[in-house]
Amino acid sequence: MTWHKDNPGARRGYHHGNLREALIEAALNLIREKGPAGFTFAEAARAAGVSPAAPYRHFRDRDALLADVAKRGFEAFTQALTQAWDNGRPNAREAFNRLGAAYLAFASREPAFFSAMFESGLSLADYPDVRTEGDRAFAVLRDACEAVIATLPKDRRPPPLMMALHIWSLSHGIAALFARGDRARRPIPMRPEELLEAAVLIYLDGLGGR
Amino acid sequence: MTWHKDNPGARRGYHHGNLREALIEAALNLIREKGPAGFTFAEAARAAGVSPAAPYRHFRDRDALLADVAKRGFEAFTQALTQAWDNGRPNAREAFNRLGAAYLAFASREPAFFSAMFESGLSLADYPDVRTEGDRAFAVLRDACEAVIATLPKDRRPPPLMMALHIWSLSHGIAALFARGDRARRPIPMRPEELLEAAVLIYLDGLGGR
DNA sequence: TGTACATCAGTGAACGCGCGTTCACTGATGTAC
DNA sequence: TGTACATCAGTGAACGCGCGTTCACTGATGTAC
Repeated sequence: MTWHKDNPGARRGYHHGNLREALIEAALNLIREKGPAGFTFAEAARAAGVSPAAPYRHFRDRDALLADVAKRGFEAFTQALTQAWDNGRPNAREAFNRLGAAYLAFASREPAFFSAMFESGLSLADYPDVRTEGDRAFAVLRDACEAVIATLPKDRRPPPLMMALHIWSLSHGIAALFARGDRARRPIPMRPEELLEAAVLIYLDGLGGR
Repeated sequence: MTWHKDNPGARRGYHHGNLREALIEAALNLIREKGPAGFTFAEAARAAGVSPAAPYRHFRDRDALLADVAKRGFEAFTQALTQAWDNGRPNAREAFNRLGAAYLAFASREPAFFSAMFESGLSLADYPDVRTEGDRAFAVLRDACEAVIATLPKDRRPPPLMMALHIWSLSHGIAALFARGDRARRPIPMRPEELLEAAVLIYLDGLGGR
């Protein structure tokens, strides 16, 4: 919808047409540049080329906008993970590695979503939608874990929830520390995807999955 | 200038005496309550019972104070980890578990330090001291990994840096998602320390460390 | 020991700024007849 | 098909507020002699 937005020659009617989306887009840009803290309602309005009062037609307040961004982030995240997992094709282990790589790729490609989702300090209790979408993303990982567990020797199979939390924590730690696409990334002398893949390999070996 | 500021009874001279420390203390309280974003220079001054201009005697600006908090956080973190590791006594595996538990305990006990250290969005390039102290904390973990590696079969020993990054990521992921002491914690049906210990056990099993 | 003086660590008033939010309003759009 | 009208989605001016920062200042402290 690149109709004509802030490009000067292009004029826009009295109605924006897609302000809600434009505000979310603006919020993402601001978060990407300055973190979730340095994002203001007023600046988002300005970026969307609209008066400071206009956003109130679409969001109750700043936090509501932020929560919507986080929710959409989780939706996109779920989709990316689902696609990477691809129902465990061609086999669970290979798909599982793709899933991990997708986690890191998301943090790298979408640092603004990532920090809105995990570091914005939103209370999950106040925004149940965000939480629901987050749970959905986790469910993808958990289902994948169940499929991987089925390939393990029967006497070594861990509880799926535990394994999912292990893999999530590991992926999240690598993503947040070393793979994020913003300036808070800490450099390491290897590719984050390789780091994760190696860890998962060792972990699965520990479960007898050689 | 009245003799006693907000706490009646306690009197303070014209000079505060320990303003630098008081400002850091105030910053920690504010961060704990409202996250690293919701901490302002002015409010820290107010909390320390001092005029808004006073902090400039001690810190160049808000970020400098935040960086100092992060640096002290890493110092305390290093100390907590070192103490937990206790030079690998009585044996590397047991001490290693204590080390992991100490990581989580720190995130739980000191959420303000934790988010100043890892989630404040400070540029590590601008504040090399913070980075140096962070590296020092990591070195504790890395040394511990070397000691644990020495207990593994010779043909399964991983590069110490890689193992340290694995364990750090795992611990950090669990801490940031499930063990933190503020309202961003996600509840899970088990103790975070147990979750971490189980993961480390499986990981070490994967390295032949049974 | 007392005193003069330099230095330090605060004050408090002032400033410009941008934010969040409200309000009465108005232009654009959709729809019933 | 045209028209009246309700509704929607904006405007723009205004407000109070707290922040960051500066400035000339002043009270307290340390020290040389």
